[in-house]
Amino acid sequence: MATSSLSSDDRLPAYVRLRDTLTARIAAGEWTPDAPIPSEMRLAKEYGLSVGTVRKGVDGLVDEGLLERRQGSGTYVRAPSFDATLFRFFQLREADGSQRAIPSSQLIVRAVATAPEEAAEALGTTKVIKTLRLRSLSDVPVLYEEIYIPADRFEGFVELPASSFGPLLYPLYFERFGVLVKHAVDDLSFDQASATVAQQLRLKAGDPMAVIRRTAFDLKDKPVEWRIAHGSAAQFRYRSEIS
Amino acid sequence: MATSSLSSDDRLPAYVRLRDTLTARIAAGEWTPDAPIPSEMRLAKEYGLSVGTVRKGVDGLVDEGLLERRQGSGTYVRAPSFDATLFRFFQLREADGSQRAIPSSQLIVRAVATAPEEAAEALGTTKVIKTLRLRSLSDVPVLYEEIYIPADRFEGFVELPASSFGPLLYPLYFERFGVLVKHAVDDLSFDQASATVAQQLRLKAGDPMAVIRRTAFDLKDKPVEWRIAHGSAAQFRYRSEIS
DNA sequence: CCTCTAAATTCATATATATGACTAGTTGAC
DNA sequence: GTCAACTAGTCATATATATGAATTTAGAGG
Repeated sequence: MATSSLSSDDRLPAYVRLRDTLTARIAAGEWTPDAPIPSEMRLAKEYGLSVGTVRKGVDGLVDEGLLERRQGSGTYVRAPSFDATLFRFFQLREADGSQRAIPSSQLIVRAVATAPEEAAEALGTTKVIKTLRLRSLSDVPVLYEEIYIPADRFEGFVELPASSFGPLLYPLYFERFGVLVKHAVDDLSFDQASATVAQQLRLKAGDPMAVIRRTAFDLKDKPVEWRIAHGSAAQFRYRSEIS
Repeated sequence: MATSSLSSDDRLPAYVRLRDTLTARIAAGEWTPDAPIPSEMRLAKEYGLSVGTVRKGVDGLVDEGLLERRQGSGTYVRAPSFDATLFRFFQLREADGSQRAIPSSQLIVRAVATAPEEAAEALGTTKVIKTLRLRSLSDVPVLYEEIYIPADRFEGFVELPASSFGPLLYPLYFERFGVLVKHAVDDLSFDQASATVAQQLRLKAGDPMAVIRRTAFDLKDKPVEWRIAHGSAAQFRYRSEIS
């Protein structure tokens, strides 16, 4: 192959431009997580760079968690896998033992809807699909979620058979709708349980709740999901490391 | 200078060993934040490495936040500065406007004490110095802290004049006691206000509180401080980014 | 068909070198 | 004395190359 050219502003360093170009190619779905992307040698030849420069560019995407190196094998697109991380805010231990419980999900409602104000603001549209979901640990409800996704990027979501839903949504977004969630922002606060939330989580209205508002973004930093999750404050536990 | 040798296991890559060696030299207080560490060229010669390898080693410490590069000038030890980050858990806005308030600190008690169970477990000793501190935004108390530090590493802490205390403790630890806090772990949970806490923060006993337990570690990963902080859950707000 | 071996491929580490960008200090003209 | 130009030092980017480690593939031999 003759040398392709790197996109974007040529005043930027080559490794930055390579990073942007590769991100775009990943976003376009050119490679799946199953097969490796071209080797460092190939990329170097394709773009007319040295392997060192290619390596530095790829390093950036590996640090971002977009790519994954396997020595001797190749470099692979990393499948999205952090949907479950809302549970990182809550104790996963059972009341009795120290064993970790397995999270499960139960869909309550899926429907085309008009986005509430916060969701509309985050997503930039009012035409959305609304999903209500209850997440449990060993059949004990822990987390109640309202999830909003833009209707135009998720056509057919409401009609999907329930069997296609696993415990994680983001892999589904990727496989069925080509939407890859690259990062998300969680906003945490405390509040009291509303009647609806209390009923779903088998608590009393007014009980202290941890509230997590999440906006998720795709590779182009466009918002693709907004959700609000409620969990009992008593079970809330979070660890944050700083340096 | 003749080539010095890198410490630690020589089966490890050179850049890792350089990282460890530099960390040890920083821990020993060989360089202050005011003056640059030796240039990449010098380090390369000193340890018999190429500049590329030195660069990769230094990169690691820059990523960890231990060093700071300044193009054209040099590479510097970064002064500790994240003490104030407990405030990242709380709204810094005033009730009325959007302006950010300036945090202030007020010491209530400093005394040699026996560590409570949790602190003793975290620090590995019961001989500690206990500090009670109230932190405010624009004279409104926001955070009540109990702080425990090992007595043997902080001799003379109790006798320090109040004027030597700024809003941040970690720079003081470093300047007066040679203790550099490299990272810390915050554990967040939720509870109700005790009588003591309520009084200090001008709340009612039983009011919902956010509780932050922090263990701070030095460069050798030894615990050097344990604290527990209480703040009103109503003001609690935290943002977490994931990717 | 299976197993072991050898070779090819790919990422990981390391060296040597060159040029550009930025900073800080020095020199020199005015 | 002031300010501009120059210069040496330092990090930033980039190339070219070599060797090692881990994995995969191909093939020989049973």
